[in-house]
Order: sequence, then structure tokens, then C-alpha cells
Amino acid sequence: MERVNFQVIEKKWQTKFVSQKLYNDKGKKFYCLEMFPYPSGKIHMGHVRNYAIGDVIARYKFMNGFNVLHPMGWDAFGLPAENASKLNNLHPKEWTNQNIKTMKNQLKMLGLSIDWDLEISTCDKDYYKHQQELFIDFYNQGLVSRKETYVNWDPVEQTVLANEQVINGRGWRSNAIVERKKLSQWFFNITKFSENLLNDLDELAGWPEKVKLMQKNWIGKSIGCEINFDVTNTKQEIKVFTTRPDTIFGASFIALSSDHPLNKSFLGDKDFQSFKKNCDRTGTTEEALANAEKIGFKTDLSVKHPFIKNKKIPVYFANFVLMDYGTGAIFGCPAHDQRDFEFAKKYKLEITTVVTDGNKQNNDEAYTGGGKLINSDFLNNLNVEQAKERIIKEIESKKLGKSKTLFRLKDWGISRQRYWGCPIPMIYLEDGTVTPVDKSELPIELPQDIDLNSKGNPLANHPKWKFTTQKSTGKKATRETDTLDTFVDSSWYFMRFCSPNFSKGPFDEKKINYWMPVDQYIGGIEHAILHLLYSRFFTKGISEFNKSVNISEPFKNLFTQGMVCHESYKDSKGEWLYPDEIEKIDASTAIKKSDKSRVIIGPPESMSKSKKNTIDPETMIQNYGADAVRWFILSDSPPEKDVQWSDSGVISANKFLQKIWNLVFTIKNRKNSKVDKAIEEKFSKEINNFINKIDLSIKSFRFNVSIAQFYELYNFLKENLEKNLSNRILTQNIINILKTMVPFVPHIANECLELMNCENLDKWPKIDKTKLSEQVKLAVQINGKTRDIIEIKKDLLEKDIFELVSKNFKTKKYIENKKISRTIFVKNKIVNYIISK
RNA sequence: GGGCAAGUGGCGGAAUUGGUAUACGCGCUGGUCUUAGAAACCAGUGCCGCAAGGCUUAAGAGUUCGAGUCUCUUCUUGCCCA
Repeated sequence: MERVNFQVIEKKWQTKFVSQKLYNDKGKKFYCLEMFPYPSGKIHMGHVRNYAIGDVIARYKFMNGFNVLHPMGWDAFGLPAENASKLNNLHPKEWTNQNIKTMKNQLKMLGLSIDWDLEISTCDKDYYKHQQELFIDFYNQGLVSRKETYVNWDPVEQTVLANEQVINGRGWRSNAIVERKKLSQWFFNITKFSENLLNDLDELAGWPEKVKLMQKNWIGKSIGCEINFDVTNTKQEIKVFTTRPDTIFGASFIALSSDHPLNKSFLGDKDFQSFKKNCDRTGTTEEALANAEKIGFKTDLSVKHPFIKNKKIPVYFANFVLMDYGTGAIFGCPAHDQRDFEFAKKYKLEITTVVTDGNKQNNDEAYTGGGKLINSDFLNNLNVEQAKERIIKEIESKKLGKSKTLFRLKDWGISRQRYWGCPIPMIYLEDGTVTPVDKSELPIELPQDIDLNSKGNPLANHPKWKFTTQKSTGKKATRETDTLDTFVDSSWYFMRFCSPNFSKGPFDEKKINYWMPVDQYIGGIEHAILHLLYSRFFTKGISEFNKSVNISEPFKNLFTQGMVCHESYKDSKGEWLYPDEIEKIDASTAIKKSDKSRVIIGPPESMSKSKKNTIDPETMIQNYGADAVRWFILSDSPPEKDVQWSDSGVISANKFLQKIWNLVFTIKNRKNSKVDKAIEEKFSKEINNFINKIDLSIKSFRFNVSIAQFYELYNFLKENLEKNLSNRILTQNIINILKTMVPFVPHIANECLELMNCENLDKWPKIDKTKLSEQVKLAVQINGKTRDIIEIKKDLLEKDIFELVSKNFKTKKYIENKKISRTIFVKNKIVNYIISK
């Protein structure tokens, strides 16, 4: 038996893959892109899965004659580099570059078909120079603005946190209670595209419905109206936004954000000050607002109800109303909104039911469903939708307000008080003017000498870098010391890949008009909202100011792969243990290797460093070979679902590849046997069928099914080795099979092909569509129960089938001497005889 | 609380989209080989039954000649939003 040396053949083919290009300059273009990694140190199994999937697609398309772009790069800016830098006293740039070097080597070990000539790194000045250029273009187009807003401020990290970095009111890293703080920040005006970003989702037929739905909810279009309430005894009015104008007759209070301009007359009040402080501590996430106890500050103001004569409604400030959503003021209808309900209960306010579905009202919560209007004057008996329409008409005709569409989507805050990011190319003049730097000065480089241990923003503490002059006028100026959110880096990298060395601008227009959009984008579901939304925004923004670029959507097809999971282990002290620190006795028992103590086994979860339930890809590659690792990770679950790592799984993958290797040698050394043409033909047809199935399952991203087909193919081949087949036929077929294995296990498949003296390694085998299923299997049912499956010629007529059935010993007993009252016949599928009793 | 998925052997999962349920792999059992083990190979493996046969896709109903697949109700799990 020949033993295959995976290490040797993998090395051999990897040196070939590095210079191999998936271009042929003839075929149709295909841009295959996997989300680029953050260079955190080493690759993990999640990367292996992501890039194995991408590699199957890229190689498959290439073998089918496409001109394939398959690049890779590094999402290289970000906070972990700064943290690591403080720990190891290593400059973020060095730390990042070391990681890139390691990870690039590891990716090469996987035998991916990546064109490394296109490699980019976002922390490279040749990359971020163009990003700064784009920023200035966006600025000039009015798509960037500077706003004072409330932000989530982490007092320990001394930085602004994104909403998703706030968990239960605390910073995700520091665990410090997050404060609301007013800061001047840079924003991309993504909300200018709200309507486009929403509507164009309909174009994206190649995206998972789930992702589109998540984006839709995130954009959150709501149609409602603004209503003006007159404040009694003054000339002031309060403008309120609501999506439920139909419930106006149930209004029992007005709630204002503590930042509402009407707060001016209360700012001196000590009670108000402490109330406001309390509000500021709540944070700005919707989740925080919903979970917080509803508290209010009662004012001496009241407003007139616009439709009920002489009715006065009290005005409160409330902690669950935000200034940056709508108008910063709402009317409270406690019967039909849960937050209003909680508030009304606390302050003993009126609760009037105005919508009912006929059932008795539950007194413990608000009713938010549909139904008929009651207690509502001219709206009575209308349903909710009709009532909305009617009341908006009424409000508009009486000039009390107007209908209005609001989006939940907010502008994208991009300022970060960080060193390791792309500098924002703006300067502040002494007269207060804020202006972009001259494009000729780009890139604005990050200074090398930086003190990361001082509190606050590192660049602000670097006077030599911070103080500058305006190039055109020579005036004194200070630089913007915030850097860009790293999501900006990844919002256009897919465009840069089309011409990564282009120096005259962010991209060569000709190139991106050829390669874009990305034909297949592959990555984790965790980026379903932000990264994809920002990339869509960037694409739309660029198309707006650069008329020679015409791309409405960046990613034509999107695939989101599941995570790689493993069970976790804890010792008796509750310390997490790595899988190689334990020994498994059986499925539910394990002991610690060092002291033989019992180990608590946790359920399979996504691999994470904190739980130590990780498996190192490099170790696995060394033990079993990259092909086996790729094979296993694609074989065990459908790619969109989570997969559980299993050592026995990768071992069996390795064994199977060894069997393929042996089979190739067996065939090479096989003596020609007697030849039976009929057997040969049947054999070739079967193989043709298998290859067709493999082809179909790759096209539909069901790689686990493809791999099951390879196992069946192997079993089939083994059964046929002793049959009367010529070596020529056998060789021809095994070559076709090996070719279909190339996208999955490129090293061993190519090596075997070479052993079989195969030329045209890169051509996908032709499938003879006419030979598919000339024989078909037909189910024979009696009264709907399957009694036998018979093999028949395709398109055989019903009367001939009856002939067969009445002679078949398995089925004839059911129809002999019986009256068949009905026959259901579906060609090539089933025949069903109904026998009356 | 709302929305969206999903539920098939001991486990991961398959089922040409309404037409053979349990492919393929893991695990397990027995055997061959071996001093022994590993590896390899052969056989078996949803449940009940000696067999013929019957039952089985979370539970229950419905549509249909025929339902894992479609409809309704209930339960459970996961994800997103709150």
C-alpha cells in the first residue's frame, strides 16, 4: 500500500498555487470575495471555513472557464493592536505586520487560490491615502458633516462607543457604566440614502432573505405624522412625532426629552438637574431605554388637546424620549403603548382605551394590536389603518401638523479617539474654520513616535503632529486628532482590490466597472447589518459624485456561513481548559490529563479564546494535512449552518483521502480485463450521473452533499474494479472524478491527476446531459403504500409497467384477482393502483 | 413582548422541492488479519417482530391516490429586534 505524504505534496502544490492565476482573459468575469480578516495573530477555524468555501467557488468557476478575481487583504486598523502594544511594548504597526506575516503563511498552508499580487492592508499608507481622498470627496459632496451629539462615553477607555459596544449600559471591554456625553463628531450622512438603501434591497435577489430583513428593520421606515400642541397660557407650541396618530383621543400626557429646548426654564431647578443627570446615565440604546425604569419630571405646563375641547394634558420630561429621534417629544397614549403604560401607572395618569379587538382588555399591559376605534369621536368604528388616514387628513386640513416619514437609521458617527486608525484629513484654523487638507498633502500619515499610555486621545497628545499650517494660505492650523471608525476601511476595500496598485486615485474606473459588483461575497452573519450597510452606502455615495462609476450595489450574491463550534471544558475549580488538556472517556465523561480529575463538559458553542474551546488550524494541518481539514470542515454540515468540530471527523477525512490515493495506484497498476461493452457503458453513465449531482450541489452551495457524493462514488468504483472494464474507460472516469475534487482538496487531487498523466488539469469535466437517467427508478404503490421500486426505461408507458407489476413477485399478490378502481401514474416517478375493497 | 428560522436514528445530516424516509459520514457491534494494539478489509446497525409484516420525520388534526415537505393548533430550540 502506498502511503501518501501530505506534507510533501501539499508543499509542492502550494508553491505552484502562489503563482497560479485564475485569469484566462477570455471568459466572463467572476469576482469571488471572502470578508478579509482582522490580523489578530493566528487564523482560527472560522477563517478556515470561510476561505475553504470561497476557494471551492473560485476554483469551480475558474475550471468552468470564468475569468476569476480572488483577492485577499487585511482589515488591519483597530483597537486590539493598541491594547497589545501596551501589553508587549510593541508598536501597533509592528504587531500588526507580524500578525499579517504569520497569518498569510497560514493561509498559504491551506492551498487557497488567492492572487497574492492583489494583497492590500488597510493600515498601509498607500491604502488609507485614498481613503482620505474619498473622505474629502464625500465631504465636498455634502455627505460628511460635523455634529454635536450625545454619544456613549466609556469613562475608563476614554472613548466613544458604538451602540453595539454597549451591553446592559456598560462598556463591552471595560465593563464601566457608560455615560452620555455631548461631543462634536464627524458623521457620514448615511440617512440621505435611507430610502435608496431600503428600496434597493429588492434588487438583491442573491442575498439571504434573513439578511435583507435585518437591514430593513435596521433602516426602520415608519410612516406617521407631526402634531403641534399649543401650550396653555403661552404662545409656545410643542411639536410631537407619532406613528399612532389614530390613538390621539387616548392621549393623557406629553413627554419631552430632557434635552428638549423647553428645558431652558428648568435648568436652574435642582430637582430637574438631578433628573437630567439620571437620564444621561441611561445610555442611548433602544434596549437600555426599554429596560430602564420609566421616570419623569412633572412640569407646571400643560397643552390643549387638539380635538377635545377644554381638555388639558400635562407635560412631563421623561427618560425614555430621545432628542435625536423625531422631534424629541411624544404624546403618551398609555392604553396602547407599553412604555407610556408603565409611565402612566407610575404617575397615576389617565388610561383611556381607544382601540379594541372586541376581547376584554388586559389591565396589566398596553394593547398594541389592531381593531376598531372607540371613545374617539369621529374616528369611532374605523379600523387602525383607516383611522390613521382619517386623522392625518384632519390634522393637515386644520393645519395642526403634517404627515411625515421617519427612519430609525441614524447618521454614521465615524470619529474615534484612537491612534491606530486612518487620520481624518481635516484641519481647524484659528478663526474657527474647519476645512479639508489639500489633496496634494495626502496621505496624512500617522506619526510613528506615539505614547499610547497617556490617558485620552493619543494624537491629541502629540503636539508635533497636531499643530500644522494650511498649505494654501500658510495659516496656523490644528489637525483633527480623531481617526476613522475601522468600518470605513472595509466599506470600499472590495473596490480597491480591482486595481490595488493604482496610484492616481482610489481605483481605476475602467477596472471597477469591469469587475464590480462582487459576484459572490462570503462571510459571517455577524456582519449582516453594519458592514454590509456601510459598504452599500459607500458604493452609492461614490456613484453619486463620480459619474463614470455606475454601480448601485456592491455585492450581487451574498452567502453567510455558519460558525465553527466545539464543546467547552471546565475543571473542578471552574477554570476553562483547552481541548488538548483533557482526555475524553466517552461522550459525557472526560478527565484532566494533568491530575486525572473530572472535567465538566459544556455544550458545543462557537469557538472563542475566552472559553478555550478552540482548535488550532495549523496543528490540524500538520497532523492531518490541509486537504483533510478542508474536506472535513466542508463535509459535516450545510455551509450556512453551524458546524461542530470533531477530531474523528478530520481523521476520517484524512483516511478517505488516503483511500483515494490507493485507488489511483490500484487503477494505475490494474491489468486490463476482459471488456464487456454493456458494462462499460453502464459504468460511464453512472459516473456521469454522479458528476452531474456534484456539479448541482456545488452550484447550490451544498458542499456537504457534494462530499457525500464522493463517498458514494468511491464505494461504487470499488465495487466495479473487478468487473469487465477496460483500463482506458476506468482511467478516463477517474480523471473526471479527480477533477471535480480539485476545488475541495486541490493538493491531493492535482497530485493524483499528475500521476494519471492528465493534461488540462483546469478543465471541469463535460457532463453528457443526454445520458442522465436513461434508466429511472419507479415506485410501485398499492393504495398509496410503496410495495416495490422497479428500474425501468425512461418514459415507459403505463400499460407496459402494469405488465411488469403483474409479473413481479413482490407486487403481483396485491393486484391478482383484485379490481383496480383507479390508477395514478406519474411518468418516471410512481404508479399507484387503488383497489376497492 | 414582536418578527424570522428550525425540529428527521446514539450523533452530524440526506431526501431530485408533493412521489423509495433515514443517502453519506461519525459512533457502535461482530468477524478476518495480527503475539497484541493501531491500521486495513468484510458484515450488521431507526423501532417492534423468529418471520410475514407493522410502526416511525417534536405532538395533534386537516388537504391529497400519496405529506419530512402544503394548511391549522400546540410544544421546544436558535437568531434578530424590543
